[in-house]
Amino acid sequence: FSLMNEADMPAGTPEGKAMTDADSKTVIRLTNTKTRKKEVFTPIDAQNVRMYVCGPTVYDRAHIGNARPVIVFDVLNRLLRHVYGADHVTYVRNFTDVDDKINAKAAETGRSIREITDETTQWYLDDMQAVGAMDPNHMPRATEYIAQMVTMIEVLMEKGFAYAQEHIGHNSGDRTVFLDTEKAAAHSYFSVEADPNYGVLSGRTLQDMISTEKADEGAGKRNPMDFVLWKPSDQTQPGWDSPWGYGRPGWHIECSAMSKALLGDVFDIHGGGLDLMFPHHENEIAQSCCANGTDKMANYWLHNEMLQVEGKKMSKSLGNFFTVRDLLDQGVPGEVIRFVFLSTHYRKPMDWTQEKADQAELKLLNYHNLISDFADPDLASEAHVSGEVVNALANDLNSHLALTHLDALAKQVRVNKDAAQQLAHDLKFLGFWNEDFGRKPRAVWVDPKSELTIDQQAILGTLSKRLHERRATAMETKDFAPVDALKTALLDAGVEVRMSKTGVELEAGPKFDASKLEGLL
RNA sequence: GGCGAGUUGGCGGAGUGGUUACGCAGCGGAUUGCAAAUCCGUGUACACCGGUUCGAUUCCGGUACUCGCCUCCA
Repeated sequence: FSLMNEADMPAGTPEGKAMTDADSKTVIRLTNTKTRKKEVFTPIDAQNVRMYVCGPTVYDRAHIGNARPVIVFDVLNRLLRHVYGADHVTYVRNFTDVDDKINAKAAETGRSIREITDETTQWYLDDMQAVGAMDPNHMPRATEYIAQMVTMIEVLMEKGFAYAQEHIGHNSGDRTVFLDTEKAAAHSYFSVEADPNYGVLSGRTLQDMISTEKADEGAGKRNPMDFVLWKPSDQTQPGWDSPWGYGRPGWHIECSAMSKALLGDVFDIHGGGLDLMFPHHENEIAQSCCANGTDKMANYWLHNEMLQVEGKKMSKSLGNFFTVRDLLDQGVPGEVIRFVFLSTHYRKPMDWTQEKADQAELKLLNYHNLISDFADPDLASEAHVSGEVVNALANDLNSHLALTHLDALAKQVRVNKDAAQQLAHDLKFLGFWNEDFGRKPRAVWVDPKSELTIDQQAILGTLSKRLHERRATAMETKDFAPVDALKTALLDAGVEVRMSKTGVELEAGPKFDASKLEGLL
């Protein structure tokens, strides 16, 4: 029995390798939102595969739903790096650090915008690292690309795809306060009527959109569906000088400018949550194609479905809203969160439930124990990932099927201990790893909240010794009553008891009651 | 109203034009002082109605239901 066939063996050095014959056999298929079909993925340049994913607006902790696209596209990134070589993939995920929600947060807390965005950005990076997501190659902040945005808007205006607000001057209402009457600030809009292709991604016609009657009439818009490219700022808001006055960019232009700057006019993959398909991605396409004179922005558009919690849409009003950090603080390991996400295909609505988290934790615990017993964690390498895992992911990121292979390997360990090492390779490739993997004592892994005091640990140590002794005696005398008495008392105190031929293992369970412990001595 | 996704055994969740994963739970058994853990065995499900076909859960059409987006909530 061979755990790896030849095609799976890494050829040459895994880091920065060029495509090899073995790798070229891996055909990646992805469902393209643009065509609504599963297509074979062919990069524009196999030496530089380029992917852009819309990142967070940094004004608060990432909630659990925010983690889904991060994990989904992290898996795709790992797959691309494996197939095309780590040095031949460029993955960009932005930070939107200019946004009215951030302004609101600053006003509310009295803190500076920069302080809030810096702090939130770091939170985000910490939380996403906790769920096993690798850092993208570039993580641009929108505020560092204002010049590129201004340039892009200028081009759009020159080409007739955009216009500045027509009713400049004394803006009735309270939307705009002009500080400099010499150069009154104006809203700039993208003109959807000027772009015959507007709606290609979402499959909507202008008539459909307008008839929703939700379309914002806006100040000085020619068409209700026109969207903002640049909007004026007052002195309390962040702003930059521009040909249209002091102001700040609209949301959509940020991604168009950053992706162009870092990936070029046309790149391979653009990803994000399904909710972003319209209007955000539609608008990105309109801006980028019209400004760059291309007929497309990206060849493949990927959208992950949304997340629910316990069968319901997550919302603050339903009380089922929580952040990634909340889970981590509750002792749910990041790997468990990741495992739950990968258990559901990215294009299916996913339900976060406690039951799934519990099951995922049990599975990971099992793998964890197998690796610590039969494998060397230091030798784990993503380069040695199983062909089955790669093939499952290559088929439109069938992550659940990939996870199924882990079970097959776990089963294999019974007949072939080498399978444990393969399990380690696969887990590392899939991002289930931290420096303690395969080394952590089980008690800590099972219940990280039950941090015991030194005294409590000592008591448990004494009791486990006593239980073991009593049991040894009982084996001789055949009187098991003293053993059962102690065991029952331990269970009553919430201590989990495991007895094997070789010894006794005690562990503070979730119902551990420290107050009852001392009475047992 | 417009656009889109989904409906698989108790639960989760793959996949396939015919041989019907996998995990959890359950059940039977082995082992065990009793348990736990572990191991072995065990489940013919694919919303409904038509069509194509020798044959459809799998392809096509329709119905029902669920859900999401259309509002800078991911």
